[in-house]
Amino acid sequence: MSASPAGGATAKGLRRRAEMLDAAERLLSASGGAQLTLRAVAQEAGVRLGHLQHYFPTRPDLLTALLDRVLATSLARITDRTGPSDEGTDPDAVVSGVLADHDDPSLVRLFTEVWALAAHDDDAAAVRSFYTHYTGHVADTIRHHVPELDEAGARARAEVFVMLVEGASLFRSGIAGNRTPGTDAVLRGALLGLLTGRGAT
Amino acid sequence: MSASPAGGATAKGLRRRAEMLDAAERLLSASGGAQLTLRAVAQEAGVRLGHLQHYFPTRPDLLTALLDRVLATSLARITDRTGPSDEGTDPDAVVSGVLADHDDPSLVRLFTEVWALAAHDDDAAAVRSFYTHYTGHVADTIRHHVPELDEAGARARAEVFVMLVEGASLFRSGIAGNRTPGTDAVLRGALLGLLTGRGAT
DNA sequence: TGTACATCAGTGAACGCGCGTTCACTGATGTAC
DNA sequence: TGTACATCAGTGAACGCGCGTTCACTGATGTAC
Repeated sequence: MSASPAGGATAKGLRRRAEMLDAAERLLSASGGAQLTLRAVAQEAGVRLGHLQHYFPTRPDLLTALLDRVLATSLARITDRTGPSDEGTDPDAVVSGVLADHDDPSLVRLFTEVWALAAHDDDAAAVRSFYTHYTGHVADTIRHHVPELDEAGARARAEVFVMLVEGASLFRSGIAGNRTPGTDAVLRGALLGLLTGRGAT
Repeated sequence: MSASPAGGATAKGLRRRAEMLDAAERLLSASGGAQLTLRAVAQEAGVRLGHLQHYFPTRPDLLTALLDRVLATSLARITDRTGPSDEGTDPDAVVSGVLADHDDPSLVRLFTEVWALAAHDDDAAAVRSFYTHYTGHVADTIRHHVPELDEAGARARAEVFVMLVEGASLFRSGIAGNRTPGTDAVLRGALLGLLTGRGAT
């Protein structure tokens, strides 16, 4: 899609590019989008401003590249978890794996920024595409465990599954209120129910 | 809490103050926090920059006041829906009412900004307090319909209820992927189940 | 009722600063012959 | 193997602009006597 607007033609260049995105990602999750200035990213990456701009000429270039990488990484992790296509995966393992991501607060903070970006910016399509693929993988897992469900039914359950996972991240990361001890059990039960069959429709 | 740092001593002043917060709220949900400059708010409200600063001397003053008002308004709506304390409320009506909020995309966009703020800013405590009260009201409703549940159990279910509602808002507002026709039925079923009793503890 | 004064609403201009962006430049690395 | 040249990595300084903030000010409104 992106025709590599500038930089990253050499092996060294690709490494530098990745380092700069690493720095931007650290700053975004630590301080939010408002603090993500080109100068701050350059300093965090240990390079000069002009050097950063050699790879990302404008701020939107940097933001789009960062968003693409964050979404691609997350989607790869999800694909891993739900197993290769429709091979069998333990539902408990899927639930545990998905919830384990919330133990990294910086990742959750990253996603609150992604949501805010998607609500206003031009990169909204990339975020929607990410969630379409996300729910698609979950729907595959559901169909494997509940074969009698049709595709639309599995997809509907998958969407509710993802809704609950994303909502849970707000609480588990401490952004929303404090969690009650029994919450995790109810949450896991609800997620497992959506994956393996119990419930309406 | 806030000892009214400046402005709003007269009836006219209180009205002006509210108008300025209205303008700020419109801009925040329309364009995001980065575009929320004092000059833009003043223009949107139809007043001069200095006039705005007579009521909100600094940008943090404006942001804190706006956040407090948004959370207070939302909490009042929730309190209305869950009924006066523990008087009976139709579970279907509670679910429908809560989901109806998602039909206002600007409100959902407002909350993605609130989450991003809470993840980084100093106003995180206000957001956590909001969700604590939110889940408290839902827990009261649950206990009314499932009297045999103890307080911790009701609270755990209430938290999962709110997780699902907040996650659903991302999809229903169009920030996350497109929704499948059957999703709403599954979502309502899951929310009703959490309110009225089915499912694990 | 009239006057004096304090308080509040609202104006206007200026400040220093950090921002994204532009641009001309130098040094390193790879490639063609 | 050596040389010439193109391409890429990285430097450095400057620009115009919008930002939050400060401050001295004027007009309106309420209050005390």
